[in-house]
Amino acid sequence: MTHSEENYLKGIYHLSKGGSVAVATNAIASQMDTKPSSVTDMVKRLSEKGLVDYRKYQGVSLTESGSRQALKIVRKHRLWELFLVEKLDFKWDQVHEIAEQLEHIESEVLIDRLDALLNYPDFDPHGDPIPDKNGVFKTREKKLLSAMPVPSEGLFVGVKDSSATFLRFLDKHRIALGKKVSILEKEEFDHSMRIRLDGEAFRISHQIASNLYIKPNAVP
Amino acid sequence: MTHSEENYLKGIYHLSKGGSVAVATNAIASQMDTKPSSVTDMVKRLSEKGLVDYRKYQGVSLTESGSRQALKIVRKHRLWELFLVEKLDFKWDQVHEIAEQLEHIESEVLIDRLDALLNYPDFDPHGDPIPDKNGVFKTREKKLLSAMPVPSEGLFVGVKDSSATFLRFLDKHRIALGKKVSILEKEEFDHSMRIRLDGEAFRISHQIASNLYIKPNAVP
DNA sequence: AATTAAATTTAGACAAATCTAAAAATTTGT
DNA sequence: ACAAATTTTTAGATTTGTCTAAATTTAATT
Repeated sequence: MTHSEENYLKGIYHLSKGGSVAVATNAIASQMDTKPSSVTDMVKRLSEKGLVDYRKYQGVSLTESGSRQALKIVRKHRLWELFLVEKLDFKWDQVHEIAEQLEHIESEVLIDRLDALLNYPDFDPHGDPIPDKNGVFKTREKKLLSAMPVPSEGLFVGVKDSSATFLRFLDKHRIALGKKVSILEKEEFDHSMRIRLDGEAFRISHQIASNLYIKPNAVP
Repeated sequence: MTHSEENYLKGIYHLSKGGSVAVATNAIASQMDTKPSSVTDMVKRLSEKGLVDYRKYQGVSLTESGSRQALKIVRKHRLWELFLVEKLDFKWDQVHEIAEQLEHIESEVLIDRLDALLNYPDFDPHGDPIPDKNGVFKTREKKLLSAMPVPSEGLFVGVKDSSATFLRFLDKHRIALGKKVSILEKEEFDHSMRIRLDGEAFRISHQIASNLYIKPNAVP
């Protein structure tokens, strides 16, 4: 498989949320930052290789085999991201581009060793789950902060938007994975919220709240 | 720079022994395991980019700029090889192919961090010197075992042939970097030698002896 | 020095991955 | 339901990197 094929598989995987949902040519084009005509070409190749199901004008979905491949790439990407943060002291906003390259390195053993070096981690630096060798990942309950009831509590466990700008915004406000969050108040008008984090209460916009994943505290 | 361009630069670098020596199209072709016509094409591109000096039928040499680039790739390759051995428990015969891919990852910071993680090493797992950030490498006296006087002593510090088969042969005979070697006898007829290693004396062929680098012990 | 041999380059073709512009199919709006 | 808008595909071109086969240049030999 070429790098480009791998990238397409990964893109389709993300758009179809890891599943067999059909995705549109245009959607793939914008995800991959390329033209629809290029997508059509590539999708035909992937189809010939049995990695996607494709019917003209009807969208694309991953086959079993395509899905397995995509998961491997996702696994590699996330393991490398964690490696960069854990072993090379990169910040969570600096790892994506490099992992984007590293994910294409071909070597099963290499990834297994990396996995071991990192102690078989379940989540990457952005809180996204890392599939294991068999493509299985740990799930955990998580809700968008914007969807949490008032009042309630939970743990900040992941980001929906993992763009460098958003991540740096979170750094600036000391919002980091693993911190405890209390939801104090929700504003009907603009859907902004008041939350407590590190003992300090403050207000965040709906835009922000709808990009933070919270693991709700179990309520007995 | 594309991967292919980088590979050619590295190939030319190795053939010209790191210098400005002109190398032949055929030599590059066999080094790169490709056809002479492909070399001509690529060499023209590299020449247009100012990375090599090229005059038709007269061979190719690296420019200052080409040499700098080549050294960067060599540095990356050797740092990654050492990383694989030191941090991921690979054997010295398993790292080349993977490093061949990793050397193309683009990120200055990544390499600097890797360098730091490995404590700014001077030599890779095969005893080859690792250029520092500025392209400078530590030199040390070394001689082919076949060129050592009788009797003499030294340290096994590197291999000339670093093919997996040769490295595994050395493993089998417990010949490992850093070990002390005593040269006991040289056979005029077939140039084979008797040496002592780990307290045990044995005979090795000229073929082997001319692929092992020894750092001779200082004689007062 | 002329001829043969070897090395090198050119010419033309091909696959991968992309693009633009035009054509075709599907979806939407009234 | 049919025209308009949108989406998708096709056709044809481009770049990179490679190849084979033929032509050219340089080197070697007698």
